[in-house]
Parts: sequence; C-alpha cells; structure tokens
Amino acid sequence: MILEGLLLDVDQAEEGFSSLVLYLKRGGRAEAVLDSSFEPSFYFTADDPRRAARLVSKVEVEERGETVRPKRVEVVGRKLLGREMEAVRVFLESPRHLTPLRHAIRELPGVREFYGFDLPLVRQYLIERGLVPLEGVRVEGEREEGVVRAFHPPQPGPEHPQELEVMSFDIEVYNPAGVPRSDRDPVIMISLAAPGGFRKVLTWKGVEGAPEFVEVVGSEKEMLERFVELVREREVDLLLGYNTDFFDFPYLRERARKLGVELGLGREGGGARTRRRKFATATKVPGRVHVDVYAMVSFLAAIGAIRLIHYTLEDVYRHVLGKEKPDFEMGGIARAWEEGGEELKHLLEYSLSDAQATLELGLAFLPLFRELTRLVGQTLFDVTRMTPGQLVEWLLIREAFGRGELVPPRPKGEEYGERMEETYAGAYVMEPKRGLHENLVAFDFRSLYPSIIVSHNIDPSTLNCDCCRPEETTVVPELGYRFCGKRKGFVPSILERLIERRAELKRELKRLKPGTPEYLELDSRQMALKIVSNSFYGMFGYARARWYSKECAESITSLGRYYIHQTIARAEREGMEVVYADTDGLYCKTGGKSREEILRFLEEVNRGLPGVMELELEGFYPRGVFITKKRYALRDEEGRLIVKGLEFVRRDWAAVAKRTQQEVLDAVLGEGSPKKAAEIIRRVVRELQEGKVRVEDLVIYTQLKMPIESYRAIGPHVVAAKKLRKKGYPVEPGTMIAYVEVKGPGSISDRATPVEDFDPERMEYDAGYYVEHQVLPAVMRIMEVLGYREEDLRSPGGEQTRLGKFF
DNA sequence: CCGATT
DNA sequence: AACGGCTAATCGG
Repeated sequence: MILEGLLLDVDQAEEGFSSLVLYLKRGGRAEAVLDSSFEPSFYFTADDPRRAARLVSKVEVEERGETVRPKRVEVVGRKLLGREMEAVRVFLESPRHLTPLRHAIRELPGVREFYGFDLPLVRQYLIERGLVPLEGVRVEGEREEGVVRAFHPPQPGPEHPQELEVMSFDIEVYNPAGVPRSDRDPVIMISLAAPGGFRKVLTWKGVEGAPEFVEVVGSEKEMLERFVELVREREVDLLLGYNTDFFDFPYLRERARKLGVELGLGREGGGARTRRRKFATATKVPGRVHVDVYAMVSFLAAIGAIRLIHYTLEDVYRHVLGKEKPDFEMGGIARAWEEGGEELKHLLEYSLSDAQATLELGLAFLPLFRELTRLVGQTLFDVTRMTPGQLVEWLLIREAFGRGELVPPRPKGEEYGERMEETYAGAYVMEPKRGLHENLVAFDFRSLYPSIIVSHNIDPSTLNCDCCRPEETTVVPELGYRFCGKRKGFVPSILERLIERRAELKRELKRLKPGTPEYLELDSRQMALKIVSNSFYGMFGYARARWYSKECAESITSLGRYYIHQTIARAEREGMEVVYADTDGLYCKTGGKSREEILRFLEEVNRGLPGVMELELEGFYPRGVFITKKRYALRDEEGRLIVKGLEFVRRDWAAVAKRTQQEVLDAVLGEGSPKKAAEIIRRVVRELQEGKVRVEDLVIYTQLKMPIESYRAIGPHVVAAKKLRKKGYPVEPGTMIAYVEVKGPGSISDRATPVEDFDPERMEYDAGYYVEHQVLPAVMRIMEVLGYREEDLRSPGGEQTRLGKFF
C-alpha cells in the first residue's frame, strides 16, 4: 500500500536502536509508520583515508558483553569548509555503538578529526531522508498489527494539508505548605480546552451548583485515568500547556508513579517520556506533539518580539491578546479545596481559564512556529524548544548535508574554554547630543548584519583566500582580514537565499488581503525567515556554535561600524547634524531640508552601497529628547510617544518610579508642560510620604543569578533571598526575588524585605528611599536634560514640600 | 571616594 | 546556553 500524509512527528522506535516511527496524519487519522532501514553513520578524516578505512573495518570492541563492529565502512568524497577532500564514513548497526567505536577509532594511527557524530538520531534521519515535519510524506509499506512497515525509505510527498486536533491542559495542585510537594500533595484539578468550545475541568471533589464544565470523578487516580482517556478519545495531535515541561508533566508523572497509574498519553499506548536536563527538561508524548507555550514565549522574549516584566500566563495573555483572565492567589488554592463552596467554584473557573488562555496563546503562536519548523526541517516539538542559534545551526546542518559539507562537532572542553576567552569589539554607539531637539529624521540600515554577511561574503571558508586579486576582496577596516570575492561562501549563500525568499514573500503579501488565512501563512513565513536571518551573526560569535568564527563575527561588527560612521559623516556634510547613532541607525536634524531633498540624499547613499545593503528612511520626529546612550524619547508625526531604554520595562525599578517617569514624559514631550510635570512629581512624593502608595507599586524584582553563597557583593535582593530561605522557601539560581525597602536602621540591603514578609499593618515602607532613590532619579534624568532645574519645577504658589534638597 | 560587582 | 555596548545602583575597602 501507498500512504501519503502530513508528517506530524518522528520518534526513535526503541531506545538504543536505529528504527524510527513516523507519525503521519491523513484523512483526519494518524498513522504510525515504522522505518527500520535507516543506517546512522559518522565521518572521520585521516592521513590516508583508504588505509584508515581498512583498519576500521576490522575494529571490534567489547561493550557490555556485546561485540561491537562497524556495519560498513566507505571512503567518500566530501568538503571541508568548501575544500574537496576524502573522508571515511562509518555506518553503525545501532546508535549505541557510536561512542565505543569512535573511541576505538581515535586510537588508530593516522586518524585526524571526527565529524557528524553528535547529531541525535531523529535529526540525522530527517536530514538524510530529506523529510520535513509538517510537510507531505509518501510511504510504501504494509500494515502489520496496527503499524505500517515501510518497504522503502519514506520520501517527501506532495503537500497534504490536514486539520490538526489541538487541546490544551493545565493542572491545579493542593499546596498547603505553599510549595507543592509531589510526594504528598495531590493534583486536584485538570482542566482541558480545545477549539470549537470543548472545555472541561476534571476534579474529585463535588461542589453544590458546580458549573456545567465540571466533571467530578472518585479520586485523584481516576482523574488521571480520565485525562488519559480524553486525550486518546479526542485523537489529540497537539497537546498544549503552559510551563508544562518544567511543572505539570514532571508533577503528573510523579503522582502517577505514586498512585500506580499508567500515564499512557501517547498513541499506541506509549507513555510520556520526560528528559531532565539542566536547561532542557522536556516531556515527549509519543505520536502527539507536546508544545509548551511557555517555551514559545521564552523564544519570543529572547528575540525581543515580546518584552514583559513577568512572563506569567496572565501577563502574556494580557499583552499578546489584550484580554484579562481571572486570577487566583496561589496561597488560596489549598483553602479553597479544603473549604469548598464559592471559593472552590472560583478555583474551578480559574483553572479552566488557564487552559483556555493557554489554548488561545498557543493557537496565536502556532503559525510562526509551524513556519520555523518547515524552514529548519526539524520537528515542531524540537523547534518550539530551540534557541535562535540552534535554529540557524540545524538549518546549516541540513544545508551542509545537501552540499557534502562535513558537519563540525560542537566544541567541548579546552576548545570551548578557549573560545570563551575570546572577545571582540561590537557596535558603535555615539554619545548623544543631550537635550531636546526638533525636526528630526531617522535613517537605519535594513538588516545591517545579514546584509553585510551576504554583500561581503563573510564566511569561515572565504576568510583570507589565496585566489583573489586585491581589488576583488573585501578588506575589513581595522582588522585587515580579507574575504574572497570569487567563490561564494557556505553561510552567505544560504543567507542570501533566505533574504531573497523573504523579499519575494513581502512582494506577494502586498497583493493579499490582511487577515486572510493565506496572508497569515505567508506573513508567518517571512517572519520565520527574518528571525533566522537575524540570528546568523550571533551564531558566529557564540562559543558553542559548530561554525563559530571570531574572525567572521568581528569582521561583521567592524564593517557595521564602518558603514554607520560613513553615513554619519555624509549626513553632516549635507548639513544634517547628527544628534545620535547606535549600531545601524542614526537621528539627524533635518536642517531645513525638504522631504524630497532627504529622499535624494538617501538615494545617493544607497547608490554607493554594495550588494543587498540598504539605508532606509525610518521616519520623521518633530521632537525628541536624548538623555544618554541608549536612553531617549521621541514624539512621532502622529503624536505618539516612543521611549527607548528608560526605566519603564525594567523589573529592578519600583512601579511607582516607572509610572511617574511615564507621566512626566507625557507631560513634557506630549503637552510641553513642565508645570504639569512638576505637579505630578509633587503629588507622587506627597503620596509616598503619607504612606498612601500600595505595596504592589513599591516592589522591586531582581532575579537571583547564582547560589546565594556565591555572591561577593551582598546586594538587597541577596539579603531578601536569605530571609526567604530562612523561612523555608526554596531559593535557587533563577528565583525571582520581590522585595520592598522598609524603614529602619542599617543599609539598603539590610532593610530589603521580601514582599511575602511585608505586613503593611505592622511595617512602614521607607518613603525616603522611594522618593530619593527611585522616583526622583527616574524623573530628574528627563527634567535635567530638558534644562529644568529643581526651582523650575516649583510653580508659583505651588505647595512646598519638605524636600528642600529637590524643590 | 572609587573601583568592583551586579 | 546568539553577540557586544551601555547605564546605573550599590557594595565594600
């Protein structure tokens, strides 16, 4: 039989063996396909490849009572940084033979370097078979006991669009001790939501007048079983959760073990597998794709697509979808469960809203991650958990395979240590001309670093080539490295294609109607291309990257500095005074130039730029205030305020300071009224001194970055963390410490009190600290550069405060 | 007060 | 677990 469908996921069929299961979706049903014909392999280089191959074919190693030998050895033509050469390819009977064989071969004479040995089986498989998850696949095989055995290697097939069954879930845990302990505190609710209005909260305690979505079962054990049953019944393809990698799944599995329940959530009855790693704990559910929406959010935060103070489900939901969801105080969960009644009903509602919000967010992010999956060619499960650098790397590995390039290993030990030591200069940031400026125009280079890589052919293989005449190469300013002008490098050629594809998509998008499914798909695709393109530079400078190259990284930043400097000089020559510049953009005074003259200037600059490099007009700004490097605020032509680098989005500032700064900026830049600004400042100072400011507005958040003992300088958050630990809270690297400064003797650190301990009835916050160290510094930074001094803020007849120092 | 740490 | 540049607060000698 021939099966064609959508490739949902690929998984190792059995730990330590090289057969794989492909899950494909067709006609609304999922099918498991077994492929036992894949031969994992790795490569090595040698002084004499033929001799080395002969030696290797005779290698035998004893490993746990098993005799391990290569399945097959071949001498093959490959490339190393673009140079043709011969390598030895060693095929394996089983992936578990890889390490013993590699270690044995390492001891043979004339053996040099190893390649492509640190690629997980599933990822190597997808690349070598040319298969791309969430695209079509074609299989010839035979059905045997529920699974299809493939006769031939599965191949890429025609597009095969399929509706995927999505469901989100969330658990609630009984937590009388504050922190839930999985060995004794039961899961009390599991809520579920799916598109089309499916919603359900499973629980094992009834309550009078419970909402219609509640299903009461007999016990925690029955609840887990019912959860499994529902996932299976609904034929779930994508199982969404929020922070489920780190919390819900590990907790559920621990409870299931305790209660003796089989958590057979997978297709074919397979159990969920949790892989615990320091940075990469994740749970895989066979035959379905478990997507942790929190991982998606972390990714979007890492690339700067969303920027929040906290990444809780509530905050992300509010920011991304603009909607509120019910909140429930963590400490109230145990009480609601014990006492029942109205509180328990609220908890049920809250639990459902978590699943519902997770579903909505997951569906909102899915189009982008689907396109990243198709671009990079690894599974959705993996791609949703990758960093931007890993996406680039897996794209490059796939491309390398296609071109016969050997894949360098990830650096370990000494090599990694050496790379960590290497530093290099980054971007240029101009000291701003402080103060208020009017009639500004902003220019910026479109995708500066990607366009430098492509236009100057920056690649490890083109560095200091010996094939070019001087006039054909790029000579990097300051550094003197040369990049080849004849042969296109590995990285630039790939990046060039990505940029071209994105430009095409953007042209197509102009013809489509926003909001249509087709528009959304193409828009997500161009976004995926942008994200990956923008991560190439960082990869060159990343010590753990396979294609790491300090020379390439520093050449890119050096050329970047060169171009921004050139542009600044040119603008100045044209009579446009530059007030500020950072990396790839600059703000100039229009100097009386008309829009047409400015466009003409732009055109002239662009005529002189190589390749795909382009300077763009970013916009006109009637007013702007520049405070320091990276800190400024602008008002655009529509009157909107644009603020960069100020305290707003920092969690280590109290909300009261951030809010006051925003209000002052609005008053000064928006309304041009320092008088109003002064009023605002006086009001807030008074409220602080009268003890009227709410605790939430005084909390300062700082993340603990190391174990408490490692701190040499004991800052406020470290002291607060110590107080927390004394009370029995788990305090470890990564914990967010929320503290309030209270009145009393001692240093600022001594008086930092965890919010949990701050009782407004018995304690007084340190109004003086919040006035002098939070609110005033934040607002005076703005007022000062605008030329206002303290006395300017004192309006005639204005009320006197006790702060003579500032007013 | 100033360099180091965060 | 992508880069470097940068500001600012606070510690601690």
